[in-house]
Amino acid sequence: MKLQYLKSSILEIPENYNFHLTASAYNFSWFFNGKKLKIPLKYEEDNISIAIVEQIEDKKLKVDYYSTSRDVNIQELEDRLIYYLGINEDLSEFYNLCKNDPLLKEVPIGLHMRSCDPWTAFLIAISQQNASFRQGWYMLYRLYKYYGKQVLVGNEIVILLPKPEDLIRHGEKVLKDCGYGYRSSIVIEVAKKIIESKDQDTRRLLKGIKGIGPYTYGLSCVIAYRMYELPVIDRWVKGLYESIGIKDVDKYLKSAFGKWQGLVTWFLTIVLDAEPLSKAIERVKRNEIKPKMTGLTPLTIWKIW
DNA sequence: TGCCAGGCGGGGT
DNA sequence: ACCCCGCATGGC
Repeated sequence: MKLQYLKSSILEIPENYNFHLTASAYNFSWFFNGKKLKIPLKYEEDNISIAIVEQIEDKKLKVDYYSTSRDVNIQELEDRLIYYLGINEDLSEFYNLCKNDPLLKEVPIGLHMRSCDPWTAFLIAISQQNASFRQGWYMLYRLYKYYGKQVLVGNEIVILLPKPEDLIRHGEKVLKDCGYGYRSSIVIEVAKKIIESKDQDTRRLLKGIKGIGPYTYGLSCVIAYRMYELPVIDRWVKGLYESIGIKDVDKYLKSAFGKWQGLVTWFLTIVLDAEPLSKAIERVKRNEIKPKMTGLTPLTIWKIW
């Protein structure tokens, strides 16, 4: 399927917004090549819209909109792009709180979490269940690569995740092939619920599904809806703070970061390159709490995969 | 090889 | 409220 060029526009970015870092984080090579960011904005049956974004000046992004359809509401696409890139969110309060945190005090300024649609966010979240960063992202990589939908944007290929309908048609085996293991049936369950309740908020239907606990729910909502007030505490985050003498991690994050606590997990993986817990603890002991970006890390997935 | 890893739910105490 | 186990894979 080929998307047609629609139009270009210029987007102003604020002071303290780092486009390169923001585009780099947790991204695959078919979305980011170090310069151009290709970002899916709409993905329906026969209506796919994708923007190609590139920084052309200090505070200016050039955006090219592509779509399978001629009848497109550009304003809607632009609003979504701004939301996905986090261009209008003010993280200054969060960054100030980081200065007082022993693990996040050297967090890179100007990096924002990219948001995406709820289905993608859910797949990212469940891929991390009981798995290392590498294993989780390898599952997702295979899901894109082997069962995703390739589309042509200009003359470059972008891969989109299989939609709920696609996965149900293919069956659970497809997920097993990608390494999802026991998570496969949970994904299928969510896919079914999403199709059944088209109009319903994805957040609500995630709640009642067996296999989705506070971590998967919280991470999904942090990514898709920027609900930073939700705690996202796993063994990794817990272990890291415990290793520096903070006993009640839940309480600490709530009191130190309040409505920003959900972002802590995401940024922690950035500064520690998402290394497995024991290695991450060693790094903290050596006070190496800035991203190194050697090998496969959240900021380098696009270079490797 | 066997054991652990960004979870979770069920069953035990 | 807690503790413990199995769950399916991949990586070492």
